Amino acid sequence: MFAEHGFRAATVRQICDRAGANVAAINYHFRDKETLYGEVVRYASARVVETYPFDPKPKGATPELRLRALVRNYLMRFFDPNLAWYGKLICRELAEPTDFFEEIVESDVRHYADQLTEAVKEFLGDEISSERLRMCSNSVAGQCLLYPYTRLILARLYPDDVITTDFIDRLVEHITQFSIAGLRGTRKRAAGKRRRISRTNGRPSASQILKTNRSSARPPD
Amino acid sequence: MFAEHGFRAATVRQICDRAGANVAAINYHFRDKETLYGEVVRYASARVVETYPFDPKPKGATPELRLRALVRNYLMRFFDPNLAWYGKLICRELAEPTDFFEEIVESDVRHYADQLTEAVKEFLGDEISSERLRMCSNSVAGQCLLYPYTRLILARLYPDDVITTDFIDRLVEHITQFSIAGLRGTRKRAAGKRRRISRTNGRPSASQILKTNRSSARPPD
DNA sequence: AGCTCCTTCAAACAGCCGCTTGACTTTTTT
DNA sequence: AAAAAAGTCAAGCGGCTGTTTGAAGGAGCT
Repeated sequence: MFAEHGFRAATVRQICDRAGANVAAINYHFRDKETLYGEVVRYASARVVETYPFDPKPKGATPELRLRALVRNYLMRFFDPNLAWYGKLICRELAEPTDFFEEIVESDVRHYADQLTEAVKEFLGDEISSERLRMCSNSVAGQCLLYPYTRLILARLYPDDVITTDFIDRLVEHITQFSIAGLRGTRKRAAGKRRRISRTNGRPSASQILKTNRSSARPPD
Repeated sequence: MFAEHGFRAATVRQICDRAGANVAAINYHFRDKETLYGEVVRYASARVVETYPFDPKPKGATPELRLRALVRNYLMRFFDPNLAWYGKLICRELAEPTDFFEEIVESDVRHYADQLTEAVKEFLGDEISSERLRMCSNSVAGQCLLYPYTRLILARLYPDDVITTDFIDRLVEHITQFSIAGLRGTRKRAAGKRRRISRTNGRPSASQILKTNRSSARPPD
């Protein structure tokens, strides 16, 4: 229910109805709705990590095999039918974190991100700047996460597309090859990189922080 | 309020408080909360498209310039301080569509996607298969959308990173170069592509549809 | 001035929300 | 078998939700 409707929209009455239990059961077995949600989130995260571990091909594998395995994990995490609702729940937390999100990031997301960064580093070498490394790692992650995140949009844009196991296979292959080519291109370019000159004839313009919190740039009243 | 808290969580009382209006004003000027939200969504979408049009460099530009301009638009749509709340609202709709989302997809998202596909096609040639074209286009879009989508996650993973105009500049450059290298790599590979053989000695295994709706694969009771 | 039309307002409405209560049944322990 | 603990249940609580009401204000007109 939480995965399908979100924390707020999933009511304790609906949850208990589906579970065949009385509404008071939630407050008896768990303290309240929020604590129950916390347990669900923790359980979901554990099952996902259990089935798709952080580093599926740690030792003795070529960089390409490691990257491919990581890409497959990133995707299967969200499309494995047995873990579909887990994936949706995590996805919901990624898009709109609750109080339990910090916990998920630290115990789950960060490990995935680190493993991906490590795998990417094997293509770029150790001298790469941390910013560029992160951008590259994000480029791979973004390609994977687009599909679960914008699932409903893609379904509407391309109604005929159905996600099958074969499609996932082809997608893993595409993202892996696209990324490897991208990484190699980036490495080459980073080596012979020229200093970018801002438009105001030579003098670099002041960098402006782009705030996105509520204090800035409200809609017109 | 809708952008910050979502449709459900933003209450009419909060909205009217901030607007300095009476709660009945919503039902007088608009019919109800949902209609108001529809107007807001439509307005937000219009402002975004107005400021960052679908195809910023349509004619007489090299493929690279077109792609770079599109990438910049994809990012600025969500990080422009003047349009930050617009971006969040659209982002929220992308992650969890309401009844008004179909309208947004058809009047907004689809055009962006089509323009990106067109720009990508210039790198791949016309003989490319529609699936591969879509995958490539999605690879570019995914790299851009990761940043607004997982804004809060990235902020937690890398607390020191601050998004500045300079960072956006470098990011646009990275995604453009990464994508071009990826596209060229894909083109090369697509030309000399070998038929993939499934593991079950030669005979292709049956492709399984991965359903992600509620009817399949529920959590344990 | 009187009149009409548009707009604002405090108050209240019905409905759903998470949560609690106290009586009841079932299971476990002594 | 008696006592204690654990679990279930219908009913109801206060609080918040979107929406409605009927009265009051105010600008522009003849």
